[in-house]
Amino acid sequence: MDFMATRRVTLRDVARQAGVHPSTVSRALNPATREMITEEIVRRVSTTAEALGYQPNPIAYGLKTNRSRIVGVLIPDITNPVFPPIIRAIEDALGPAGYTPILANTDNDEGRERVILENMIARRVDGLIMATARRRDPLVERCVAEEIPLVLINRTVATGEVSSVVNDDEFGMQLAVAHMARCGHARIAHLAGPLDVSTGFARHRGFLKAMKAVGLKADPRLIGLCNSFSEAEGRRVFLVLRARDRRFTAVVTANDLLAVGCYDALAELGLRVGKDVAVSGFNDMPFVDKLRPPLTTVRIPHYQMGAQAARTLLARLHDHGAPIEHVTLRPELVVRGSTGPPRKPSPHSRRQPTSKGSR
Amino acid sequence: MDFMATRRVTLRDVARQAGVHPSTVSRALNPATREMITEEIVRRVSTTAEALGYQPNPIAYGLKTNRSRIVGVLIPDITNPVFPPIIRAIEDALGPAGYTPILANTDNDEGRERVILENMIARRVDGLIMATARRRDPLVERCVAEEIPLVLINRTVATGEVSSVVNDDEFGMQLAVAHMARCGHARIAHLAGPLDVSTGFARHRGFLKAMKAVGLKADPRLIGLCNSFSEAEGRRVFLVLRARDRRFTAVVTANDLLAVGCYDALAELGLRVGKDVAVSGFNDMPFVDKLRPPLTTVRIPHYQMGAQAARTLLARLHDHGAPIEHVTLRPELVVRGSTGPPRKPSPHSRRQPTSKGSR
DNA sequence: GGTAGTTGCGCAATCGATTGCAGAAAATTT
DNA sequence: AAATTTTCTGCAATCGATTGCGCAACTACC
Repeated sequence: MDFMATRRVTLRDVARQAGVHPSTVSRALNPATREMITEEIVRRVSTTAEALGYQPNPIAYGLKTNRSRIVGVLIPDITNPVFPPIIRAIEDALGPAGYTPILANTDNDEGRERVILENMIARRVDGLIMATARRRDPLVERCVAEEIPLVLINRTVATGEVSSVVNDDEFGMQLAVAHMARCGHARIAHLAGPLDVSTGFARHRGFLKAMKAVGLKADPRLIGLCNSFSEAEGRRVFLVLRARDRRFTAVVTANDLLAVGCYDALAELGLRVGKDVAVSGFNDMPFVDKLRPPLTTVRIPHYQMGAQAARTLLARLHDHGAPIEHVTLRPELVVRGSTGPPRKPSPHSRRQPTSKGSR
Repeated sequence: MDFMATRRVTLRDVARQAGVHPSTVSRALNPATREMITEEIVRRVSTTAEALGYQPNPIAYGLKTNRSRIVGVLIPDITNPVFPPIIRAIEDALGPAGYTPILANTDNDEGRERVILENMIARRVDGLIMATARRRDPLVERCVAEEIPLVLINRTVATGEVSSVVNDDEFGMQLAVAHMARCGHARIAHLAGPLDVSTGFARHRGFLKAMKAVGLKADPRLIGLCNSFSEAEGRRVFLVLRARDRRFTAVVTANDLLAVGCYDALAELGLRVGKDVAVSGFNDMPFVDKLRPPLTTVRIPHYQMGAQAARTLLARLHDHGAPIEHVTLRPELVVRGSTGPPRKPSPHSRRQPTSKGSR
């Protein structure tokens, strides 16, 4: 038990106490250089370091080595329940490896994103995990130019020049559309997410492909473009579609929050989710199973995504020449009440498509 | 447009280019020391710094000054939707003041919490915001001993030796209990949170006081203690109470997640929330308005809490001698469907209690 | 015009580590 | 035993800033 705000103990303190030179202490304490030092001295140094409660100063270490053991994590919207499990996974994987993740919330704002990124680069993060990428993203280019190890998660860029961990968005949409078709829906609407991010883009394309695959025509008038993945946009665009054409009986959305917005809109119109209009989401974020009716959605393996991204990044941190890696995770359909029971026995009931492995 | 990974420009580069000494550049660029330097030189230095794209190195700054411009934020459970708005608020307030918040998730695990805290202290955070405090908390003591500016948020410690921003938990419980009583409930159960954290403790005490205030007897057999603020615990303990005594018609919980657990339990028992048993929560976290029936709960001003905590911390960062500050925010009741309609016209309808300002 | 008082800038030490190089001691070879 | 190699530890520079101190140059006063 020490008392008073006594100055923290430094390398030189340990050196003085142990009767050796600071550089010897440094080498004795560093596993990579430990074998340069006589075992007996290593023991003596370790013991006194322990006794004095020596903690190396990461700032000084960072200044000298130009490495920080910090990994920046950029999240577009921390209030979106998709991200917490991903963040957890990243922390769980990075911590034991000696890296501290620092989290930032860009609020989907490119300016803010830029500021945060510059700040992180200035603080010499050793690597970055970004969940904020746009299909064409100057900030990603910036990191590539700076040669900062980078892994994209959930969203990726159009060019494949950087490692990424995403889920198979097209396949996910096939699952959702096929299910709607099996339930007897023929007029299926789509709430698309922003097309400048890969998730919105790929899910939209997936919707079109899937409709063709089940032999239905995708009516452009039944496709609504949302400007963000938010409840408010889901509500707004659903009402727009509904005003255009009241005859669709199902809506496949690109994201759970958009689906929740549809719930809102339907409630306002006095319609019942699942009976008047079937709704499906994407992500299976926490709590959508608690909605009434519970939301049918495409489940993506959140935690696994975060874990994989961390692993990919660590590989790159340990070996700066590690190759670029693209991992695609397979989502699954979770059928709940929002798509209701089958309307009529599906005439030629197709089987569920198998994963096409994407790209 | 520069190309190649050219070494970052340092203070000396600017000095050389501007034909002055590095120390002059340092002073010219630092607003606090700028007036020591001739205006013309300040201009010349600023211009060349701009031209070279000079960015000061925070690591070097930190090593010399022993300050990091970093604020650590400790969250017990990032997957709990209460926290995102708080985090947002903290970021919004700290960023413009030149501080970078770094977020960590302690998972309600004291060991993990300790490791993270030590890491942050080692990294020389300038201040801390903790949402993880227990009523007796050695880690808080540790920060006090280290003289690190600290603000507790949401939860506080039993002794008032550190700044805090919390809501008036007792008053919140009065609102909930009074509402239940007004709706005609007489046998009211309580799902209490962990008593080693101030929220669980104060809400439990608030429940007891409120029952007395409305003239009801708080039956100890109708009070269940949950080991964590989680859905699973809410479900478990509700079932325990129900097994003990099937006659209660309302349950006031210490937290929305516990309330959601009650929803689960009631569904399993084939009972209807709001009709068979009224349920109230605490926090008004995102999405509880989307439950069926929507949850009656006590709304706490999340964002405002985060903002206030950041302000309190900033005051302390700017003036290290700033006094300890305790801010208590006033919650409000949000009545939704889970408490159902009044059962019978309340005999002597009491008026809603007014805030007692707490402590 | 000499002395005292300002003002503005440079010098050099410092923060706490890491690391290339040199040299002493020990081990090995001849 | 001398020469050579190997092994270990110390010296000192370095990372990129900040800052107390000192010294010119300049202003002001008598």
